[in-house]
Amino acid sequence: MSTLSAVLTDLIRAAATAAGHADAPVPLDPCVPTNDSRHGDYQSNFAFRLGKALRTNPRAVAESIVAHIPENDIIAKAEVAGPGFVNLTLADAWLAQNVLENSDVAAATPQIGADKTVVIDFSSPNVAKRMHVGHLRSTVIGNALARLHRFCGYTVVSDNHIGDWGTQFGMLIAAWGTDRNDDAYAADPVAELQRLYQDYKKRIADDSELLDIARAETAKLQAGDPASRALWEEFVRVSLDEYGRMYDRLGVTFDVTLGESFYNPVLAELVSGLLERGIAEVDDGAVIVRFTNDDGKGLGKNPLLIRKSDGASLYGTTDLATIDYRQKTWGPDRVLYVTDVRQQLHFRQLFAAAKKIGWDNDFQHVWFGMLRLPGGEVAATRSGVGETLSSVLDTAVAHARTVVDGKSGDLPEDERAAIAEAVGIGAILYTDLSQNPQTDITFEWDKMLALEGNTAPYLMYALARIRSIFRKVGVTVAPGPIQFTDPVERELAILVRRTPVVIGQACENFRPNFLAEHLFQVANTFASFYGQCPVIVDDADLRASRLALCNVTAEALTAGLRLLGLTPLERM
RNA sequence: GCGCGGUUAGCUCAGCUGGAUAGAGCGCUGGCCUCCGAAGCCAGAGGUCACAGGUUCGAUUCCUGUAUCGCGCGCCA
Repeated sequence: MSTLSAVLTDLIRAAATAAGHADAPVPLDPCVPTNDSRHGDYQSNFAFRLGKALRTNPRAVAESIVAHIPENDIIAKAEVAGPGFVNLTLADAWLAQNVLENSDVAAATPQIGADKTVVIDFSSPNVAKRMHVGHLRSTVIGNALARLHRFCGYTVVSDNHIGDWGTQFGMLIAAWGTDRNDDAYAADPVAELQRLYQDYKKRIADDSELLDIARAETAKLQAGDPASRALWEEFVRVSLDEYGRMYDRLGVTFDVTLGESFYNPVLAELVSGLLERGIAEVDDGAVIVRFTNDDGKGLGKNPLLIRKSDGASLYGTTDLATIDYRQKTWGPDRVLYVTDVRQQLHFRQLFAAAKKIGWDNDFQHVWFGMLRLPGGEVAATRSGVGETLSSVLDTAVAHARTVVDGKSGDLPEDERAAIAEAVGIGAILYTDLSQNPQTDITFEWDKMLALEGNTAPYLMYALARIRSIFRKVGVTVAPGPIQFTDPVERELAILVRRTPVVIGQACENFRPNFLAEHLFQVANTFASFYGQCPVIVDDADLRASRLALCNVTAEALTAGLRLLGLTPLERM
């Protein structure tokens, strides 16, 4: 379905043609929403561009455009303002009808990704370590992008590229044999694995013999020793179990979980092949892919390392093998990597290397800013800094629970628990998603736990109020044709109608916050509407109209919340 | 040194391909629950969009430079 902007832009194009401006060598400016209702609903700024190309006064051009707008029932008023703005006001009847016809957000969203496949690589925690707040951004943003792409028609492959291979497993296996606490492992396996690893690593500093033991264990594992292999599989399994519980709570799903180990068997061949083709070279005992500054700004001094001088592979090697596998398996048209800003150079190198090899694609490093703790430190397992993800979620849910109990103590216990889960976790997700991903963010409890203002519960609350109205009037009362009796009703209708456009923009720009911002506006405008336009009134036509407005608003909010990974609620 | 990014209200942040008087939340001041859910609404105070040039009819937005902060730059991921 066409957007309001597209419908109006078509009319302006027709008017410009009728006015004799058709051969002007300029692209048509699309009509855009006004930011002040006194200037109508939409405006065209085409006359400025056209006036310049024709060396004519833009105001005169604007007047000729307005004079030549074809007969239609869409535009109620078109007038020239200022130096050449064309302000357009939609006809109430047409707008009302159009909003009703497009109330199904999914059906109204342009399928820009039809026939296209996108692989989205996100979250990617390291096995045998607990997830902490630092994992939140990649997981939450990646999930929203996966949902947005799917909604826009893309075939999506969400891939959790876990860190399940590497020298840390030698240490872990060595420590497991001598230091493990079976009770602790039974209670919380991943926590115990993390403790074993961290303790062992500390002790290696004073005892080089431990390092040798770990190396020997790593070698055994890589040689395929059955006992080592079984342990490794166990570690991966318990880790994935725990991550799975986190993902369930966060509303995150993956189509595949193919970690680093999956690619391990092909790495040696990959490197030797690149050496043979002359794409890679030996340098200082290591194997690198060298670039010039033509391959990318500043890359001349930054080769990609794909084999260490001791023969071991690196994550650049694995990432190349991963690209190859994905191309052959899914043939994606676009590949998204959702990681933090610090990996920018790595991905520029990786993409440049892929291009040299002949695996070019629409690779996108969707980077996000640092998550800092209040002290300024970066959350990381290594430094032991930061809360575990699980405890952060629990704290948020517990806080939400006290609020739910206070405000809705009459609801059944299990429903209050479910509401608290949705509200508490939603608050955390929304805090992240409502911000530009590239902005650094400081972890602050007050911000994460907030349930008022521009927060997830605010959006959910607007929806719950609408549901409450429908419960009150009963399902037998059908929403009817929309009539506009108050400016806020028009404002709400136009805003809701823009939802599919915003979804497309959020998707194509990798910016979930565009959608979050829009949903806040919808909820905010609905709240004004709710305050000044009673829905359950005696006038049957008016009631049907307002119910219809409630209904399309609910459709938009529900779709939008789901796209962000939030849970729409009937009551809260 | 090179590369990337930031600098917008007291605080935390939006600002979509340049458009008319720069927005939101929190905090602050004042109002609104015998009326569909006050996790809400209405009103108000609060900004030299870091600075200097440039392009343009028009710049918070694009370009150049400066200041300042953050991140990254060969055997970790």
